[in-house]
Amino acid sequence: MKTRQQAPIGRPRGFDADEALERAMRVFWEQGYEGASLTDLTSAMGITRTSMYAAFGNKEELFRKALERYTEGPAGYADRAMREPTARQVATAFLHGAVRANTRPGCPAGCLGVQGSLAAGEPGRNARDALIAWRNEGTARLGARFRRAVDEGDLPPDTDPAVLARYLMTVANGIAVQAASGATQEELKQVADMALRNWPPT
Amino acid sequence: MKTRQQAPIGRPRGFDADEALERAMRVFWEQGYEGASLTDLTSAMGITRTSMYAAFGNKEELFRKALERYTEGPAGYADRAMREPTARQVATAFLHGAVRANTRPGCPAGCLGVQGSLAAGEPGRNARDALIAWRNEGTARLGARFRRAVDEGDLPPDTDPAVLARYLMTVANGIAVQAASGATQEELKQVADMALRNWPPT
DNA sequence: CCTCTTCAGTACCGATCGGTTCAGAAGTGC
DNA sequence: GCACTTCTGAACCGATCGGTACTGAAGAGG
Repeated sequence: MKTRQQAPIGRPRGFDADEALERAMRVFWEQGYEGASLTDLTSAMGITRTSMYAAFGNKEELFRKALERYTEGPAGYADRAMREPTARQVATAFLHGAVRANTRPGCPAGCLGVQGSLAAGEPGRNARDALIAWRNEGTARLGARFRRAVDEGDLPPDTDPAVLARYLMTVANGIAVQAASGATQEELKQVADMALRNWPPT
Repeated sequence: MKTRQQAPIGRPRGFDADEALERAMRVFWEQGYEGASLTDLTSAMGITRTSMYAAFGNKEELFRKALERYTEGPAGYADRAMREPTARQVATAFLHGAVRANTRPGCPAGCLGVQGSLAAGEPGRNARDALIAWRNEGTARLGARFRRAVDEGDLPPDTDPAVLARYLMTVANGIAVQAASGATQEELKQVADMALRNWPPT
């Protein structure tokens, strides 16, 4: 069999799909799912509606792909935090990463996973539900990480890892709202440090 | 001069404006400003578009009035918390009130002041900015309350009341996001209690 | 009863929504 | 060069958006 991994028959795409997705992600991040019209999106992506539909499916799928890109890009701090050696370091890296990602100059303030769609009308329900799942998955992964920390003796044995995870995610979500309200990086850094002050002793 | 405080010339209004506003508030709370169409709103209010425009102005003013009603109704816990005698009691009442208000059965989950409009397109900017101002005013009032507490010796003199206020508002905002994600009242109560654990000693 | 004012409902406004169709241009493999 | 495939752009789709104009009906004051 011929493994034609690089056989793009026909006219090749005239734009950088990665770059276009990055632009779309920004628009969703800034205006939310419902607030971002196809005109907003495609004009920011520099392509026409037809090209967008051919490359990404429809608005909903474009949003999903933008969210994936967001997860691995601006929200990549979460994955990195999870790999820190101790629970305390995980928590610190997670919150500090959230503060930085939510107040990065040149990027929209806040978190796509929060303000992308928190409440929505009927046509935006799927996007909203996708974000709910996204956030809850993050909480679950934090919980799993802290459960391991309890098992390893890195956290007191009477610690409830699920509560710890939800507490951390709650503060991160709050930081996202605060960033969207105009809070500065310094202000939120202080908030994060205060939230970490009552972390259980190792 | 004739003080005609009760002289409704012409045909009186055929619906209860208060009840209608309550219904509108619920729709905004559940679907957000952009996600709530005039059709959604008026059909929930039980009146026609014409009556709505005559009674409330337009969609934006209706939203503002719904927000006022929300402030004095479901979000009334904030004002009540501010009147607690000690800073610790203020903080406790504030967070516990937020948990209860964000997970009240029969009401939409979450907080109108957060999910009403966090990110929006051009036509929803005014509503979004109104909510930003609403949240920041809450933070400022918490800050003023804690500044008083420092003056009264109720908080250590080296305490920064603004940081304390922003910390509390951040946790409350996070609780709103978590409630919108499906977190239960019990789960959020645990989060609130954990957030209160590192409160400065009186 | 008559007049006046405001009500309520419908039909309608231009604009925009997300999504599609179609014609033609453009690049690739033979 | 030819056949084939896919891209691009614009025109267009029905539906819905927020907001109005207009027509009568209905209550209040004289």
